[in-house]
Amino acid sequence: MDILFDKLIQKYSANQQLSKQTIAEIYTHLSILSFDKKHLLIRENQRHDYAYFIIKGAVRSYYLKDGIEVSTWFAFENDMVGSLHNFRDLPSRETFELTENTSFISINLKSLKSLIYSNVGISNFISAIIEEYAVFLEDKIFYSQLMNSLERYEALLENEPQVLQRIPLTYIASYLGISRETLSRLRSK
Amino acid sequence: MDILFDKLIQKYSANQQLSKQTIAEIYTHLSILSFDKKHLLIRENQRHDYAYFIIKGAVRSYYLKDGIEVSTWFAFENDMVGSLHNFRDLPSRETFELTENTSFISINLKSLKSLIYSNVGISNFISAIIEEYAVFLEDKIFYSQLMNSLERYEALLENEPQVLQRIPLTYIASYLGISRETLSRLRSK
DNA sequence: ATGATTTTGTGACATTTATCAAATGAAATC
DNA sequence: GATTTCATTTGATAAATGTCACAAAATCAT
Repeated sequence: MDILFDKLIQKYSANQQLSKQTIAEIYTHLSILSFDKKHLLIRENQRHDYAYFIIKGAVRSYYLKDGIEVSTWFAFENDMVGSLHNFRDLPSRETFELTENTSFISINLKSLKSLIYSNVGISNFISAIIEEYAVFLEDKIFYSQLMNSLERYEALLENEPQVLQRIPLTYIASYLGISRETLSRLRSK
Repeated sequence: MDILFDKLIQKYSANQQLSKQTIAEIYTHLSILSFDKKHLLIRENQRHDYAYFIIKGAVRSYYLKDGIEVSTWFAFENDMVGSLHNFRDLPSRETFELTENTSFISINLKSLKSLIYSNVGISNFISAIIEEYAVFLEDKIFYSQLMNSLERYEALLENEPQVLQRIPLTYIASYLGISRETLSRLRSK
């Protein structure tokens, strides 16, 4: 269990040496759990006190637009999933659904967040998670403006090959912002 | 000067009470400066140690795509401008150009960043800035997927009327991801 | 295994938007 | 104030993608 937790701690404390006490403190807000494929981890329009770090499995996030699911991302092993809105104590804008049976480290946001004013290590730990997310969002915007659909598909193939292997094309098309038919036609080139 | 600095401090320490010492510490990394319209505050592909808080004026950010400027945002009074890449000690992906004569508070990122491991107030101060930026980016993606061009234009008109008053339509079209001609036609409805 | 469900692919046509060209309008410069 | 530069609008055409309909293929559940 400590080995699993360490992977998470390491990832978001690369720039600092956390004290043994702080690590122990963070541990008390973590636990391990798993759900089956199709389980809804976080639901659109609901408050939720946890974020999750994927040990094994896959998660898709989406929101509804005119009753249609619009996929926003796919997360796998060693990725963090959670809603920034939830972190800010607001209802999530997205639903997070498991596309495989998945096991997680759950992170109690509310209780961990209450410590960021007194523990500088925890403050920087949380900050690193948010910074990583900001970089992810910035890249997403940058590449979506810079590239056309074919280039975006090819970049996904290049940078995130497991998405192509583990996620249905219907969801990928939706993520790329094109129709299933258009993606199918792009692929047959 | 303290009044100007306070506006910045207040904005990003809403959730915590900073000590007098911490505020004084932050002050030593701030100064005031101004440049004329068309000045390039931060340049694409360059490292830069400062972020800026706009006291009076307007800034446009853009990057080059096949030699064409693609506008990414417009900032005004009490907005923060800066490059997350620069904060991470990488070359900026965007250029920041003044569209009006503008005065700023400059923030020395490198020296302030060196304190986030020892001063929890400063860590949370910086974290609040990044969190605000992540929310901004998430909204940008969300609304760009949810709405069509006309709706995005109308939302901009509704939520950021000063953009329409202070920024040329050419730049706005580019920001909305459509051609000048298309924006012109949307407007004539 | 087999029937049901889900996922993927293809054709015909409609819609949106880009692109190119040119005219008009507004602002900056001398 | 005349001239140059930049910004906006309008028209014609082309390209990209969406939508609808349906078929084929793959996957799932019993």
